[in-house]
This record gives sequence, structure tokens and C-alpha cells, in this order.
Amino acid sequence: MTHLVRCNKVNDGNNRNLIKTNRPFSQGLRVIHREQETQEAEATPMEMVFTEEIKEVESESKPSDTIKTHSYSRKVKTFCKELGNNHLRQKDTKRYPKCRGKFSVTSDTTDRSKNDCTQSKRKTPDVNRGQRNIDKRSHCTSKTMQGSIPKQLVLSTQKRWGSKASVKLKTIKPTCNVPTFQNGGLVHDQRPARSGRFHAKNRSKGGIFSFVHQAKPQKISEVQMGRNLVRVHSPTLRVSRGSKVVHQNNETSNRYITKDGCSYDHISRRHTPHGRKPPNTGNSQKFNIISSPKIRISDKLEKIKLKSNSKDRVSGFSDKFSRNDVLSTNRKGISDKNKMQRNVKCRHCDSKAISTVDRKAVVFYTSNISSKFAKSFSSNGSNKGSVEGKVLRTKNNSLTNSKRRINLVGGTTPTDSNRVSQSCGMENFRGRSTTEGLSKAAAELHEKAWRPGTQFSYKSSWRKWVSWCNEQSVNPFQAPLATVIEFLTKLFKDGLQYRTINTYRSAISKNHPLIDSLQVGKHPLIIRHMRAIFNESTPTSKYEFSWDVDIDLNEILSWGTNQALDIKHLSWKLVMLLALSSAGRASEIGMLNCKYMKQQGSQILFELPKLTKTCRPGSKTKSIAFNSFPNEKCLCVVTCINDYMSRTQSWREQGDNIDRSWLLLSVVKPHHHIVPSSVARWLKETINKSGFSSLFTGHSTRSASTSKAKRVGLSTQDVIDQAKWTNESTFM
DNA sequence: TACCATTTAGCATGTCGCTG
DNA sequence: CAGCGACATGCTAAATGGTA
Repeated sequence: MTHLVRCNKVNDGNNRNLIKTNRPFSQGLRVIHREQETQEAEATPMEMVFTEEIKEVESESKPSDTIKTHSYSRKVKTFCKELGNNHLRQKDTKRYPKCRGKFSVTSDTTDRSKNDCTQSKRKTPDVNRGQRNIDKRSHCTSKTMQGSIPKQLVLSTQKRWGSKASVKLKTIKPTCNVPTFQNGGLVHDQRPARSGRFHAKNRSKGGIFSFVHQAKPQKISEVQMGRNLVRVHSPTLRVSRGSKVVHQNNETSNRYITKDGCSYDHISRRHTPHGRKPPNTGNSQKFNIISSPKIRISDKLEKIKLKSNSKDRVSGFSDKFSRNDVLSTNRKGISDKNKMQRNVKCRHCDSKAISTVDRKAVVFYTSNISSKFAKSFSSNGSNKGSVEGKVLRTKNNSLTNSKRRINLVGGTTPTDSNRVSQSCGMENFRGRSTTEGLSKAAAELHEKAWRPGTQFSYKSSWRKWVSWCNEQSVNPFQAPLATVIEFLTKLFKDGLQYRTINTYRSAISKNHPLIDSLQVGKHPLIIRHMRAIFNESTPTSKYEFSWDVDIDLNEILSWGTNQALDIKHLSWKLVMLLALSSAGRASEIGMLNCKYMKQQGSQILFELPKLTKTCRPGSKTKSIAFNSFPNEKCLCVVTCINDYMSRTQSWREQGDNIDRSWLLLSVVKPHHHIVPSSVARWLKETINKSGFSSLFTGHSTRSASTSKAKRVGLSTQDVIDQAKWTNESTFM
């Protein structure tokens, strides 16, 4: 039984809640009830609290609880009707995305008003129902999704509310994460010989490896919370679910993969910037669960866990962990029943498949990557050689003293007239400084100096700065240096990373008048303060290992031919092939446009119509070439592009005003072109489908593909050119 | 140091099947 | 057929990752 406590469990008033609710530290942690073990008898008071919570949820999977669920549904119905039409309870509206699936409703029907799991009841009239009934089944994405993918590869989601989840599990084979050479990691080595891999059949029955799609909890981390040892479950990945689950899993299991299995973990920076405790935010949790350094070896193993696909084609295990390490983890109390279950799940790998995949992958890479990296880029003179191809902190932090200090150094406090609202802070300021005296057209053009993404970031940062200044009764446009430093300190205390704080500094620097004839961001005191933050919160690399492209390609192969795939999976496949064969960013893949597509024999060339991340004045126009892979049509990116174009042709000829010249279109009507975040999500979905940890994001395709390319013999320079890195220090 | 891109959670919306 | 459950999808703001 998987016993999940909702990640947004509210505080019961006694600070017993497990999970804090405010970002960025709280997202998605779940606490499980492990098998009955001896530790239960030794449970600390804190642990006992968790047990209570767990038991409460535990009962919800019982058949009888379906009745309770429906009973609750009636209550909600009644309540919503009382609210009238077109109303959703605010709480429900906010919680709705989190209330899907089996943890949406607990069995506790006695205290629903406090339960954030309340399923929302959308009262908005379904205006499309009429049309929907007319052309019923015409656009059923879930239906098409079920059509082509072998069922055994897909985890079925819960079929009915309140009933047990019907899961079809992937059989998982533990294997070794292949190290990437990016971010200081290691270059991919040859995979260990088959005999040397940590084969499932060779593992102990009590091995710590877990099966990601089992109903049972797999990841059990014991972390120190105060003086109590608490078990934390990082939830499983449900492959067939949408982005929400992926988000949850990523946040909850987003821990750094480290090649040093027994060293101190790099925990998700988002959760716990460099091990520091997050701020105590009132009713939120008092403990920083993830940041505890006492995560055991099982957790570390989780970080390098690979979830193999259904046929267990590849197996391996890092020799960085001794067998004793593996077996000494918290499996002592595992029941015989569970052992049997695990044995059933453990299947042996298919050696033939392994060799096949390796061969295919190597050929694929030598064809696509190699020819692309080496031939396309080295022969393309226009690309090769181009730019792109180639304190004041005081002990007393009280507001009163702070304000006094500020005033002493010349700051002004806002009056009612000059107090700036958050919403218009930057806009108000624009007319006062950098664009002062410019015409409207000139001012607008001036703002184009920053890309939209940067402007969004600065806007957000500036808004927060203005808000904080208002709280401090300081004019954000004329704040003294001390106030800026206090603000940066506040951000640091809030647990933000150095890089994030850096963005705040840049945003303030962009808009704030000069101080001592210097930009705020370049003021020596600010620089020194930022250095202090850096020292206290040194950024670390996200990955030191990457995933094995072979396995991912194998997963794609298992989907079948392009013709057999539904459009959704064809899109996923195409995006993955584009990403792997180009090592491009999601933004670059998302900007591929058919208007700029040229088919040159076996090659398809895309000119990029927009600026890429590293574009600077003087950069030449970029292009991405994709070479065919005749030896394996099913993995040929050119074939996939052509097939995708054929399948989406009807979408592109609808004659409305929507620009569908982009290569990648949404699978949902009206089939707009997808944004880069969607590209990244599709990539991540495929990676997850391949059985890899949800830790890996879409961006990890860059390191994975280039690592593979390097592994099959490409030169470093070719890799740099292909991935559009400027120098090898980025990844070596 | 200053950007710029990516990732993520939260949210809004659309869709389909089931129920009464 | 309206109401509802369930959930897939895409967009945005904010946080984080990465590069010149």
C-alpha cells in the first residue's frame, strides 16, 4: 500500500504538519508508512505523529471508502449549490490541480472543511457541451493515447474515483546512471560488461532497489527533523499522468545526482539552498526535511537510480556502491511477502536487446550526431567559426533601526504621493531614469535592449523589491545602498539561490538611479555582499550524471513505427529525436519553422528565425541540420519530421488566422505552435517514460546527447560547436 | 556582472465518460 | 442531456540554470 499524505497538508495548529505549503521548499514531499519495522516501536513523538497521519490516509483505499467519497461528493455538491452558480470555493479552485488522483480525497469525512483535498466542483456552465455531443469522440486525446502504445509500457491511472488504482507496472531494472561530462562530471564510459552489471537476478531479494510504478513506496529516506528521525517518501512517477504529477515528482525527488555515493548530498536547491534551513514561515513546517544531511544511502541510491523500461534491456549498477552498502540499508524489516513481490517484479534483462540497442544507438549517433556534428558543422563554413559556433548587515535587524540607518545614509521615505504600487513600479520608473527625455517610440525601443524573458524576470524581481520597500516605508526609486543590501540579505535568508539573488540585483540595478555615480549592481559594497552570499550559498552543478541515450531510444523503438503512433507520441518522439540529434535547447527546437526548412537530399536544414540564448551582436544566423539515418528508419529524425508533417498537414490547412508554420504544433485544438516549456515537458515525459528519474529535465537531453556523442568518438570541439557552447569550461 | 534560457507550480480551460 | 468526475494540456509568473 502506498500511503501518501498530501503534500499541502495544512497545519493542525500544533506544528505537526509535515509539509509546508509555501514555495519553494515544500512542494510535494510525502511521508509514507513503511512496513512494520522495529523502528516503529522506537518511534519518536514526531514519528508517531506521522503514523497517525498515515493511518488516516491508509483507509482510503479500502472499498468501503468509496461510499465515504461519494458521500463527500454529495456534500460538496450541496455546498456548491448553496454558493450559487458559477462559483467555486476559492480554496477548492486553488487546490484543484493538486486534488487529482488517488490522494485527492481522504477517508476523513468528518472534517472536510479543513481538508485541502476537496475536489473542486466547477459550476461553470459547459457551453461546449452541445457541440461536444455532436462530434463526440472526435478529439479524445486519452483515447488516442491508449491506442498505439503497448499497454504494458504505460501505467494506467486510477480508473474510478475512490477505487483502487489499476496499475500496470513497468518492470524495473536497476542500472547505472552514465556520468555526463557536463558540469564537471565524467565523460561517459563504456557501459560495464554485461556480466558485470548488477543484474536483477543477482541482487538480493532484499535489495534496496525499488520499482517505480509499484503501489508500494519505493523511496524511503530517513531524515533528521530536529531530534527525530523521520521517514520521507519521494513518490513514484506515474508515467501516463500529465504534467502535474511530473511536477510533483520532480519537486519531491529533485535531488542532486552525485557521483560520490556516500558524500553529502546536493539536495534540490529549490528546496534547500545549500543545506540551509528555509525560513520559518509561521504556520508552515518547522523543519527542512530535505535539507537534512542525514539522508541515508538508500536515498543516495535513489538519486542514481535508473528505471529501466518494460523489457529490461539494459542493466547495470554503479560499482561506486558496494554490495554491503546496498544491502545494509533499510530493508532489514522487509516482509517476506514484499520480498516475493519484489522478486516477481525483478525480471532478467534481455541480452539480445541490449546488444541491439547499443548497436543501433551507436549507428544512430555516428549517423546523426557524428555526421551532424562533424560533417554538417565542419563543412558548413558559415557556421564554423562563428561566434555561436564557437556589509553593512547589522546585528540589529529591527525595522526601526533599519529605517533609522537608511535615513542616516540619505534614503527617503515615500509619501502617499510618491509611494509606488507594486503593479506599476517599473513602469513608473521608466519615465524617470533611463528613458527620461526620450520619445515614446525611442523609450519603447530602448526597452528592447532586454529580451522578453529577461524583462519578465526583472519585472518580477522589481515588483518584489517595490513591495518590500513599501513594507519598509522606503522609496524604491531612491533607496539607499543599505536598503538594497538589507533586501539582498532578506532574499538570502528566504533561501533563494545566489543566481536568483543576482537577478534581483540586476533588476534593481537596471531601474535604480546611480549611487555614488555607480550602478547599484556594480557598487563595491553590493559586489562584496554578493560575494558573501556566494560564499555562504555556493552554486553547485545540477547533474553529475546523465541518463543513457540508448535506453531512451530503445523506449522510442518500442513504441513502434511512426504510422502506428498516435499524434501525441509521434510528437514526443519527434521532439526527442530533434533534441538528441541537435543537442539543441528547448527554445531552439520550439522555434523550428517550416517556412525556413530546406530539404537537401537526406538532410533537413532549419534556419532559426529568432535569436537563440547565446546570440549577441555580431553573431551569424544560426541553422540546425538534421541528417537522415537510413539504417534505422524508426529512429530517423528526417523520416520522423516528414511523417509528422504529413500527419499534421490537415491542421496546417485550416485556413484560420493561426500561424501553423511552426514545425511543432500542440496536439490540442486549435493546434497552436508549442512554447519552449512544452517542448521541455515533452522531452521530460519521454525521459520519464524511459524509466529515468524525474529529476532529469528536458534540458538534460543536451548533456545526454553530447555525452553520447563524445563517447562514440566525436571531438570536443565538434561537441562544443553542436551544442553551441562557447568553450569547454562549460562542461569539462 | 548582466543578462537570457529553462524549469516549475499554479491556474484556466477543454475534453470525455459516467450517472441520474 | 445536464451535471459531474477525472485529467490532459497550455500559459504565466517566479525561481533557477547557464552563458558571454
